[in-house]
Amino acid sequence: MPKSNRIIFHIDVNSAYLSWEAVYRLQHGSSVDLRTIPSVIGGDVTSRHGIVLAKSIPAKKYKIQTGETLYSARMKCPNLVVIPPRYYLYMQCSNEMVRILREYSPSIQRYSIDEVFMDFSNMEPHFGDPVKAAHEIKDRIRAELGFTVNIGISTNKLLAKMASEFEKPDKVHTLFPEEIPAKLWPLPVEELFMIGRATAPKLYKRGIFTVGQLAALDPNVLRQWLKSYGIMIWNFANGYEDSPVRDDGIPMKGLGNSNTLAFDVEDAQTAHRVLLSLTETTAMRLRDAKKCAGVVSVSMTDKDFHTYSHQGKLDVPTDCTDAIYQKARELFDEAWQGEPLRRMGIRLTQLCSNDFFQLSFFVKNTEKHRALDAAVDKIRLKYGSRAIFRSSFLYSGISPCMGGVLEEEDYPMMSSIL
DNA sequence: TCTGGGGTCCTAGGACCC
DNA sequence: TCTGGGGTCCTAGGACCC
Repeated sequence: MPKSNRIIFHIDVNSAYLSWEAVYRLQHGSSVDLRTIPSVIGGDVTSRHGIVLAKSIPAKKYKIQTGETLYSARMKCPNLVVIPPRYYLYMQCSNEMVRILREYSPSIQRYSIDEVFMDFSNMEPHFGDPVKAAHEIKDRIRAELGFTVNIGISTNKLLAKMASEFEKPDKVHTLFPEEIPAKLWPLPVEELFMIGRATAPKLYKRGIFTVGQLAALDPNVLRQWLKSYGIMIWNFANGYEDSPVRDDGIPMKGLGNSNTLAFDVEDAQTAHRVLLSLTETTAMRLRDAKKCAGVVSVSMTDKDFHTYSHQGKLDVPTDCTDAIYQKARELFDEAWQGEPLRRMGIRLTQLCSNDFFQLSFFVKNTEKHRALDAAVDKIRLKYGSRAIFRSSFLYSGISPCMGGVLEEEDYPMMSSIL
């Protein structure tokens, strides 16, 4: 595929969660459009999930930022409307958008729930000029689904993504290579993809404040300073990037669940129950993906927000809830220092196919465990995650299946490799 | 009760082998 | 018995993304 004349679109939903919630409510009889008042999607403060997940444009005018605490957001705007998130609804909205996009190209990569890359190369004969086609797509999404998107157009994914970040909402922008000096280089350096809150201050200290200044540096100096990361950001600052639009789905490397608890965990028994709860949802997702895991890792965040983790290999890759839980508990007991924990997590990596299960001879009662897991999964899928649970969760105050959205399908998530 | 949850990738250091 | 060096695997932690 000749990459020099590729045409790539990046489609980005404006204030995704908030827009989707607003549309849903309008369609279900609400008279207010959340997008027109100071409002945010945010978690439940009493269970310590109190941060802003998405904000309306009027809320932005109060300087409310994504990720800040609801406490702080309400200080800035006392009559702020706060709506709890409904991830399953957002997933459906995302799917509807992708359904429209597929009419314009078979080559589509879902980068996250609200961002999509589309390869529009060689599509001009069918849909005309890319800018005109992008307007058509954007207007169709607004007319048919009720929410707005920005579309960025360029010759690679990086530039298309940067272009979609320009003026919002409901806009189409181009950022072709010849437009880089005028449109990309004047931007503050922290707006470049992959420059976050740790790297930006380092660059400031060296007098680098714009993308253009970064682009003008000697890449060898950056390599010495920041290793391969230095080369990557220098390439990005110059608009160099050539990864394909991955329409085949990116193989999953790992999966996990973690949860901030409503109260600090201070005893091992409670910690073990939390771990089991997290394992139930994670292992079910693993089985749903038809994978086995070779490595289990547990993570802990103490009340002062210090996070640490401990991982270990399973003797045999498995998808069995009990086997994973046994390992997780062992790892936890080795690592936990006894301090109060605010948050716990489990993550499974080293995934392999569960097709053969050829190593099962070494594990006792494998068939029974697999049959049990399968039966429980079936009941939970049909009747919900609370339809069946272990008796140890009764009166424990701990949810038997923590994290995850059970009805939600797994799809490839974003990665730093575009 | 002021700070979520899902990911990927890279690096450094230690163990171990040849 | 002194001093190497390369390669791979494993683990913990930290960077980034949405």
